[in-house]
Amino acid sequence: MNALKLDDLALNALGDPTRRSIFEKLEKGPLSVVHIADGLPVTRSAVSQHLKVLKEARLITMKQEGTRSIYSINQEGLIALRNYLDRFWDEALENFKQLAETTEKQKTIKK
Amino acid sequence: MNALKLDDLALNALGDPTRRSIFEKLEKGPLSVVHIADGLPVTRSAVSQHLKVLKEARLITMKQEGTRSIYSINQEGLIALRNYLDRFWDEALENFKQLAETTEKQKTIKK
DNA sequence: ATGAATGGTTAGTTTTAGCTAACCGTTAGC
DNA sequence: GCTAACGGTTAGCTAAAACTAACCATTCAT
Repeated sequence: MNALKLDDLALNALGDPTRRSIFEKLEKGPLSVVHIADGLPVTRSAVSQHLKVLKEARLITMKQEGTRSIYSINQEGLIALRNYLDRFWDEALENFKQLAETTEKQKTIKK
Repeated sequence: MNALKLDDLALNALGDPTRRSIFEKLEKGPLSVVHIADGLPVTRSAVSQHLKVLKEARLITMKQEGTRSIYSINQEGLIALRNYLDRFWDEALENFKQLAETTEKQKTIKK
């Protein structure tokens, strides 16, 4: 049913600087919405919308505590991102090797 | 001199779906601009602009081969991204543990 | 020397997405 | 009951970013 892949959602979510700020605020531990919005240069409404995007990307979770909504970092989105990055690792290393060889070759050629 | 951090640039770069498509095309190996643009639903001009953003984020490198520009995946941006994600790993695991405990507790309570 | 291939840049348009303001529902405390 | 605190949603505006079209420079082949 979910047409979009999790890594797409996660990268899209962390592509926005305000959402990164929110996500990074949760680095130290769970927070309520008012605490998240505190200090940020946008309204609480904007924060709510960002939280929705982060939640759909499985980068955060929410648990209700009375009238408070407590948000925490979720490993599911993090795992998706890590797996995504790992796809490119071998290729990047190979390119690095080739670059090193080329540089070395040129160094030898240069009179 | 560089005011923006590398992980900010990288996350911003991969936040766009077209740039992700381009980046993923390089997964299998280096490509010239025309080969990258081939099959993509945008003009070569747009591709050029996206390549610039990816290059500035150190996610790709370029080497000139005559009239061709050959682009490859660069480990530098990947490392920056991996380090960024690692910051949140401990916190995410802790939240996961707490969630597991809470769920377990509620399971016991439920008559 | 001429033409074709490659690709970077810029101006200007269009689309997207982040934002505010206003509103509404729920819960907690008095 | 009433009120305050908390937070999710929607409509509409705005600013950012993606895109196209046009142009230019360079390299290679004939």
